[in-house]
Amino acid sequence: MSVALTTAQALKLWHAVALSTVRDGEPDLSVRQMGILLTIYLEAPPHTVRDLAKKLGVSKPVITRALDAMGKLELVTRRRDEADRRNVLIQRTVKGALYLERLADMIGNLSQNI
Amino acid sequence: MSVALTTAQALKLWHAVALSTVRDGEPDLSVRQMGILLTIYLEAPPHTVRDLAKKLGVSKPVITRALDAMGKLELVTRRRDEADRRNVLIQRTVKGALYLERLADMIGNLSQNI
DNA sequence: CAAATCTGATACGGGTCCGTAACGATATGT
DNA sequence: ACATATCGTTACGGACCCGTATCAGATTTG
Repeated sequence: MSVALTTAQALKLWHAVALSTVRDGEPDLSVRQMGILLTIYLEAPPHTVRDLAKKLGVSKPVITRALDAMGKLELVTRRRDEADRRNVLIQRTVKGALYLERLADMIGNLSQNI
Repeated sequence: MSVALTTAQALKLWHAVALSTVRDGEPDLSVRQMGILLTIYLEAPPHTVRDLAKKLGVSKPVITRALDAMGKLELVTRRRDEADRRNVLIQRTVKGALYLERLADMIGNLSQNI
């Protein structure tokens, strides 16, 4: 209720964030990867491949591959569910938390110039 | 000055937009493509490949390829600069304007639930 | 216990993007 | 005029992601 961007503000903010993200040179996460990462960090655990696939409306291999990629960046970790060993539980990491904290700070700062 | 997102709000907004973007099934633009598109539509013309490359801090082939991809989607057009025929002027299209309008509406709407 | 079901991961062929290094076309300088 | 510089594009090899189909392992069902 308290944010309520106008369409012009929304585009300006998106522009600023896109420019800042591109310019810093670090490889960007895809929109899908970002959606998965934010779901893991903002929604209540446990998170499984199946749940994430359903939540994002994509196939399971998409989740597996995204977790591979983000795992290599140490943004998330996987662990077997000992209760039901078919499941894999996706967990947060310190690096992942810091990554999103930095992203949020960037967006917050840029939003102040709009 | 009027937006000023908190970090928690920024992440929630990003999450909502990422989910909405992924779920609609349409192929997403990359962050680079989005940065280029928004620069073309939000900053004053003329836009050349060289200028865009400098503004985003990327190489010229990146711009050329992004324009190829977005041109295929009819989000932008290219035209030779008759004054200096080495230059290519990048121009807006109706489809591109509509695309960004829809994006802005989506962000604006999602921002109201945060 | 055997069959059916469910999980996440993998294989495959195809597409897109990347960074670097070239290239033709045009314009400028001497 | 010719050499030099600048423009955007293309070529190349490599990396990544996609969608579909299939897989092995774990669990549930009959």
